[in-house]
Amino acid sequence: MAKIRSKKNSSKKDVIIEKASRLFLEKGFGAASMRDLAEHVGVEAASLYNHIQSKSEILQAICFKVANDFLSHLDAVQSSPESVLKKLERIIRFHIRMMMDQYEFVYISDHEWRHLPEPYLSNFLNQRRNYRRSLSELVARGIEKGEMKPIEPYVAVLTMLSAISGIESWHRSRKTVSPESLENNMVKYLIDGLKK
Amino acid sequence: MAKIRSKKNSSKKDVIIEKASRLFLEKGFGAASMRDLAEHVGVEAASLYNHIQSKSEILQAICFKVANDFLSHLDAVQSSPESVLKKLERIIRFHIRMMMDQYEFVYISDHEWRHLPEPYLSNFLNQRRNYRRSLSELVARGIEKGEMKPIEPYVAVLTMLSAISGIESWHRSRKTVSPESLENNMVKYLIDGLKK
DNA sequence: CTGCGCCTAACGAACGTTCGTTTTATCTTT
DNA sequence: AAAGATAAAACGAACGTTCGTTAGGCGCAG
Repeated sequence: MAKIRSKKNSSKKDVIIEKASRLFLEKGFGAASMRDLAEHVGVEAASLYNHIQSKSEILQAICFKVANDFLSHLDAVQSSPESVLKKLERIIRFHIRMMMDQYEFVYISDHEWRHLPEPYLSNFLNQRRNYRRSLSELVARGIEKGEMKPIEPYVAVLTMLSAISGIESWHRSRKTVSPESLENNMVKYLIDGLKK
Repeated sequence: MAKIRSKKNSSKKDVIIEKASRLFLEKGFGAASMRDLAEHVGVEAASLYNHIQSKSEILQAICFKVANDFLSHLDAVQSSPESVLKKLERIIRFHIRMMMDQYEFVYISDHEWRHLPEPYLSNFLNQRRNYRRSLSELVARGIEKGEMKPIEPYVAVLTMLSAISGIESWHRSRKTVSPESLENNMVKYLIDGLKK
């Protein structure tokens, strides 16, 4: 038998993190035990510690990977020459697609970050605050330039981001609405609601 | 004379539930211990059990109180003769005000319901599903009557409710925006985005 | 032969809860 | 008003379980 590097270039640590994300999603970080996780990985609990340092390291990996993805995308969008509204739509669609494609990771980052130990917790919250501030400034610029009707930028950003994060309950539902319809309808609601 | 309950007309059980709500909010249901709670109440952990039956009974009380408040309000609104848009606005404003006035309770009901034991869990989810279905039907009727532009009702409802529940992160922030401004801007965003 | 990855076993800590008992408050009877 | 009875609420200690994590050893690949 060969090494269980299971598939191609994914290390066992990656496998652990991926299985953990499913588990954290179902039970929450606090209620998911390492023995639970080990069973899903196909190994005893103690053996996990050959690949990770602690339970919270898994949470850190998930939270900061997601935060990084969003920050990188924002950077890319910001340095493009589109209109503010177009930028916002791209950002919203990216958030929605992340919610589709990386559901577990995004959900955990959204809902379990409290369990991060310091100093990671403060770090995470800083990144989050900066991200939202950047979005708020983007909205404010759109209003100045007359592309959008006046609205408190902070409230607009809060509304957009919260609406998107609510897609988690679509995931848990019987999905009578297709992903494409969900994306397009939500974008219409959130973007058209800003247009002048 | 009637039994003199501690100060005012709130029983000790109510005090426990209120303190618990603050604790569950800060640490999450799972991470909040009965010893923690007891300390906040000013008593030993064992003494709590003279007033409550279990930790999860507290969670049940909170979740079903909130669910009941929303259901009652919906009933009241539904049997009024206003336009659909006006009904929706009233519902949204009620949700926002609940998020302001009963923040801890609403947040816990929103985020910690997974920890409900059966059969309460199924019960809670049923009520939730029915509530959202009623809202969806309301939106659908508004579209039929030409009050609103066409949109997938389920998505509209999901967007509204999720946006509102995101007010929790306003609560945790430095509150550079006043509650009134938050309410009016969010209502404008969510309601004007539906108008034809 | 080296060393990594897995195992079993065990650690101390914390959990929710129960127990038997004592303190405190209220009601009843003188 | 005093004295005794009853109920409510507090206590410290302990229960059994589960938690995250560590220690030490065995086996198999390079």
